[in-house]
Amino acid sequence: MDTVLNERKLKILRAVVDDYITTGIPVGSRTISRKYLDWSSATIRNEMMDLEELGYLAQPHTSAGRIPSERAYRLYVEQLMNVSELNSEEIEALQSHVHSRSRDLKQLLREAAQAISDATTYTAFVLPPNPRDIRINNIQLVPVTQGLALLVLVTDVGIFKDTFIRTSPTFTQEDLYKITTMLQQSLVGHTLNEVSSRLEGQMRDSVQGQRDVLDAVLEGINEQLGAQESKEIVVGGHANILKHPEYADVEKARNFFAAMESRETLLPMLERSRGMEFTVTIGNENSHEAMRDCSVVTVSYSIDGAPAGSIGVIGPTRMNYSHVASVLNYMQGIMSEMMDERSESVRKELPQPGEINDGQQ
Amino acid sequence: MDTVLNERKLKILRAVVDDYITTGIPVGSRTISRKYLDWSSATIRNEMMDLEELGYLAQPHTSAGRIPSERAYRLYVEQLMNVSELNSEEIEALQSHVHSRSRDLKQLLREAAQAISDATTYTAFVLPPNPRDIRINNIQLVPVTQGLALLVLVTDVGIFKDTFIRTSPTFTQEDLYKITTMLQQSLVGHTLNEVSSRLEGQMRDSVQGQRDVLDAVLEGINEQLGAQESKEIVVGGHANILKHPEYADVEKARNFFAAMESRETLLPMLERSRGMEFTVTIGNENSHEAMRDCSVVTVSYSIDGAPAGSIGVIGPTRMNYSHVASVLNYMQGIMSEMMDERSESVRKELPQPGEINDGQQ
DNA sequence: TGTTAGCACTCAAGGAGATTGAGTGCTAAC
DNA sequence: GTTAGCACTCAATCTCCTTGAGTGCTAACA
Repeated sequence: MDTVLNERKLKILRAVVDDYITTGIPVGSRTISRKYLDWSSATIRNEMMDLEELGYLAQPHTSAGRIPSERAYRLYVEQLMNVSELNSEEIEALQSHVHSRSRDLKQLLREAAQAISDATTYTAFVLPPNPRDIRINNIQLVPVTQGLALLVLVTDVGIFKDTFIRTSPTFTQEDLYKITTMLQQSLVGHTLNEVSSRLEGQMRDSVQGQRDVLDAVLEGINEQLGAQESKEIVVGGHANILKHPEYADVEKARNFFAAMESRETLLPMLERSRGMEFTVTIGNENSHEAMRDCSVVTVSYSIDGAPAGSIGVIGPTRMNYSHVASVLNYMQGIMSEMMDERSESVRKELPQPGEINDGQQ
Repeated sequence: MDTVLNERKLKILRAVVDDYITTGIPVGSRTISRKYLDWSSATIRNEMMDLEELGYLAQPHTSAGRIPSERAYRLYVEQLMNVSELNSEEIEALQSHVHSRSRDLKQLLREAAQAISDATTYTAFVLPPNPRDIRINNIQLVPVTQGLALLVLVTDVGIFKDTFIRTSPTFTQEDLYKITTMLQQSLVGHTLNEVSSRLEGQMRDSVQGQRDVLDAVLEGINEQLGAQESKEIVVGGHANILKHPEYADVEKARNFFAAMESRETLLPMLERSRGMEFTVTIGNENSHEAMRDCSVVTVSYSIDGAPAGSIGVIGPTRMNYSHVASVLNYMQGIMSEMMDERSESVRKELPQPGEINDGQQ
């Protein structure tokens, strides 16, 4: 049924979508005839009737022009739209937003979100690197007091050191170093996700005191993962969405904002973008009720070549998909670059596995 | 000039403000006569003319009722309004929002903001405890590697441990413990704000190697302070503001959101609330252009009896000041309580100054 | 002298009716 | 197969009118 569309129908459909995306008002046959294609309005009218029958176009009322259906948008995104390069002004605007190559990851993500939003006029979001996919560069138990140690975890994206671990009071520093070595050998180079399975073997072979500590380490890491995961989708440019007539109705705008404000609606919506190079979710394809007339476009960025998190925008289904795709594509490059830089600098600043025990013993 | 208002004028003014706050439409003399006061509409009309002349009331157009001026609001807030207690439903609603007495400070503040916003229907914000006023419970340099130490700072509100400090490679653990002891003696019980001045004396008396370390410690703490300070005003309930007719105009709503989104406009606006028990800023009293027709109400909460951060709402000048004040008052209690609990649990879980060196030496 | 009733006037809001114009479907001619 | 022509539809816009809440002023009242 998809292939039923002949060349002319495709051209007309593209014209309709293009025009509707830019103007926001239903487009009639004469408009297409004048502005886009050289057939007469009557011819185009006939084709549009067919397209309506096929479910690609719809009429708000009898004497109005036609608007694309979600089906049409999907076809448009997959076959019809031409993703153009950004011009130099746009590139400059993007770059200028993201100047602070700061060490504050949050700040960096916030700037990125704002940049994307301003460039697209839709609301933008950034998913920070998925903690489960983060690679461990170094892990170490640092003695703080008798019976208390700090777990220091060095990764590509930063250092986690929020977990204190209680040990038996009889535990010596020697014992801690032993466990540190054990942890390093077993975990360095692996992702946080693999920690559980990799530590299990260790735990079976170790004596009671050690096992308690490993247990605590495992628990600490898992707690970290949980805390990191649920929070901190960074959203930027709420205000921009109000530029579009779709949200001229305050009630609609309010629903949109309310939905955007709760992580519980946001997370599942962005879940499918995890690990995907490029996704477009149109209207009813969205899981959440309040987002049924929104579309979400995402692109993933990488750290050291491996997919990490994603960036995207959310806006009305009548969204400038091609421009959004261009912006996200470009931004993906910037993000990956910046994350690589960060990971590089984190790595330089902190002790490497080899370095650690030399110093202490 | 203020005392020129006789009893009746005050009563009328209060009635006008009360009515305008609830209905949002200009209020006429007959309305006051019917709903509030037993003088005839003509009498009230005369008084209202006087009030207009005195700058307390204004007319949008000749044949409309009158609306309060900012001057009227100020008088209302300071003398006329009666702050009532919350009823049990409202209290329950507030309490139910803030259930997670979680260890995640951010999450806690977010819930508080949402609770306040939902209770008031305005946008709420929470200023986290001012880092400068936070008291140091413990401070310690933990050796990580030869030439590398971690600065661990235990405070009422949490543990800061984001600063690595490079030492000379010849530095021994002994040396570190010495400095730790020195730091503890000099800083424990004092606020972060006092660190610079208190360390200065120490630095003059110490030898080169030590001085470098103290320098690094100082720098690390200041960096922390800066990072903490600028970020993390928690805002909640953006959507709620759209319930008010003031923001039926999308352009206005957009300006509001844009302003709310940038920390640069938010911070100076809330700056004057620092350390103040209760503040009301009405309309043009606001520094920021985009907030000229907004009012801000703040109340501060405490940790262990000392003022820490503040909570507040921001909404149209036609704001239900008395209800907002009640909600904030009540919430202040909850917040302080929760922060005390947190500080208590942080204290229990972590090593006390006395405990530290015993273990290590 | 302070309060009130009465009256003429103003003006935004809202509704009825007419006009406009973009768009359609159908038919017949090219 | 394509196009011109035509009658028809309907949201949007404009104009005109009515309505009603409100005002300021004046004169009468207690």
